[in-house]
Order: sequence, then C-alpha cells, then structure tokens
Amino acid sequence: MRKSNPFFYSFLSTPLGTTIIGWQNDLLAAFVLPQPSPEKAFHYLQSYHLPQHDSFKLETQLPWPDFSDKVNAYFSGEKVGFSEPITIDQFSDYTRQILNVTKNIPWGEVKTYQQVAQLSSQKRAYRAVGQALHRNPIPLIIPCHRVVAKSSLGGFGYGLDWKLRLLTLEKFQS
DNA sequence: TACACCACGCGAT
DNA sequence: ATCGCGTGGTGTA
Repeated sequence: MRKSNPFFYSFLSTPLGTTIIGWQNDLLAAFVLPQPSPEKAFHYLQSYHLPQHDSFKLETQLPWPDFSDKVNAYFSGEKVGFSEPITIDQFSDYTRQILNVTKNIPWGEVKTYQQVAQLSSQKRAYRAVGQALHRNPIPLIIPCHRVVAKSSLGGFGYGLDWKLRLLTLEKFQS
C-alpha cells in the first residue's frame, strides 16, 4: 500500500479576486491568478498539468509565512521578488529550462520570446518558448507575463488583458 | 513514425 | 496590414 500523495492548496483573497496557492512537499507548485469566485479559481487549478498527486487537500496555512503578504503587495504595485522554492518536475527538460530562464527575469523587465530562446539550448525555437510558457502552472512567481513578442504583447493563458494588467503594475504602458 | 498544433519572427506582397 | 514559410517541442494515434 503506497503512501497517499496529496496536492495541498489554499485560497487567498485579494482586492482583485480569489487566488489559489498550491504546493507539494513545501515546494510551490501552482498559483491561480485572481478570479471572481473560488470555484472559478479551482477550475483553473484543475486545468493545470500538476505534479503527481492522488487527491487535493485544502489547508488554511501556507508553508511560507510571508507569502500571502508578498502576493498582496505585488498586486498593490510594489516591487516584489519571489524566492520561494518551486517544483516543476512534471515537465520535460526543455519546458523546465524555459520556465527556469523565465523565473530569472526581474520585476519591471521584459524579454522577447526570441531572447528567451537564445538563453536556452534551442536558440531558434521561439515558438516552442511560447508553448512552454502557456503551460506555466505558477504565473507571477514564474513571471511569464514578462515575455513578450518583438512587436506586440504576444499571448497569455489568462487573456491578454491580464498580461497587460500585470505589466502595467510593473510600470509598463500600452 | 506521422501528423497537427502553437503565447514567434521575418521577408515579401 | 496581411501572407507564407522556417522553425522546434509536444500531444495524439
């Protein structure tokens, strides 16, 4: 009989809506951008490709004491960097590589899909970069909104309005 | 294998 | 503005 392997999550309400923070073994594994209802937020969580788990377990306390304050600070426009340990082991080498490169883009800076590709092992695979970022289960903490196309915003899983909102929080315009 | 799909970039209309 | 093509990772069968 194998040990149960739950996926832990917690709701966090912000002025912009309800977010979900998800983790396993004290490693950050998922983040859901603010939604109008907890149900919608949970729906997003379920749509993610998450690490192996056999159940969901709702917790009231996060493994990182100041994380929720940092999230709220971010949404109120403060310059916040996230350093909590994450897990993205469920993805291929390539996807992990792209997510790791993206994780290192600081608050207030952007890179193009092409620039991210050039920092990876496949210098010309800028389309694959977009595909990898589309699977990002930890937006904000892995700041995929800071990767834009050379002459437009590019795309965003939550809709371009969200991408623009996040970039605007970080002082970008249009 | 073989396809189709894609959050791109570039050059030619 | 729009089109067509190169490009490469991934999912599906």
